[in-house]
Amino acid sequence: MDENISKKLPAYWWVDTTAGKVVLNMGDALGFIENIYDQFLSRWGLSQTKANVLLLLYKNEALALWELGEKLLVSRANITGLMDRLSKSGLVTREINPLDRRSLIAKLTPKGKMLIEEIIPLLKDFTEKVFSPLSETEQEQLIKLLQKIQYNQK
Amino acid sequence: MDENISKKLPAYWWVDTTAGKVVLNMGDALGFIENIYDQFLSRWGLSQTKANVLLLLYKNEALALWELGEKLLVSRANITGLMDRLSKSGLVTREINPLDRRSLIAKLTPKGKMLIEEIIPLLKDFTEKVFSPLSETEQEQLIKLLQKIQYNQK
DNA sequence: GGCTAATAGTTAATATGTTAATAAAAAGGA
DNA sequence: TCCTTTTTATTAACATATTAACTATTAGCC
Repeated sequence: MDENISKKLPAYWWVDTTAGKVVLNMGDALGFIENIYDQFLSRWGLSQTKANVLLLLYKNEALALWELGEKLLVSRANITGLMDRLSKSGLVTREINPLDRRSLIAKLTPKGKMLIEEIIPLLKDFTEKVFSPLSETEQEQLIKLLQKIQYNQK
Repeated sequence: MDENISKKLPAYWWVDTTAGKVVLNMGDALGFIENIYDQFLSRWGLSQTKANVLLLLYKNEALALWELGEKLLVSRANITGLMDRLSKSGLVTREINPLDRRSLIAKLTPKGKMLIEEIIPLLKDFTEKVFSPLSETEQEQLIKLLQKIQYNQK
């Protein structure tokens, strides 16, 4: 193992405990996976967050900006800029909500819908390929371990 | 499982394949772990990257900025700003390298050294606690699965 | 109905990241 | 030695994120 460290999690590579090694490997694996997804999505000039917005709007048709922020776990302020950039690319629109004039409704444009419909099957295949080094059983094992960390915190 | 999606990886929650569930859970678990580390480090006003810089300089004493960038896997341009902010806090210095006047040498200040020496044992304990929901065997299993994804890509 | 609270979105300031262009210095080949 | 190429750091322009302050609107209580 070389001395590169993940920018994602604190550098624990000099710690000789197993937990230290887990942090190191999680950061590493995550960085790796994020990179290859970024690379995949860059074909269409999309970031992960932009792709997630398109995916959410494809499933939900119309979402208030605050709902979008809640589902994406990002701040309302960030949604503003994200929607600015996505509408500059002609992929989404913001419409006034007649039922509540405080809120704006985000929707895909036809161009945005066509784009995400093109991407979805490729993204699905890509995901299968990324995790193909693990058998079905191992994938389920991984899910269980990840959930155990998250849901058994004291 | 609710409909929140990770901002880290493409939203695959409507996909019924196991690989789709793995992406979802990895993004989720990563987001969770990053959050609790960010929260932990915020006590000292540090981000993960800032903490990593201090940790690297604590181990290596002196590193050229380009070496720092290489080990952190971030661009040189980013190192410039990071060092600007860290030296404004009085935690690091940049010295001219007399052997190669193109490069600058980063070092911890006494204040930076004291800070990271204070943090290291707490970070170690914190890491043990974060992964304590998993047994030693499970932690090793997780490492193996994560590495398998990364190193068996076709 | 009218005052106060809360909610939704934007803006401003900042942190963290990128790539591309630039300046300065070093390396290397003729 | 001189010229070209490479390397190092910075700057500029941008994308993505945050919190805090602000505006507009709605909700809730009397």
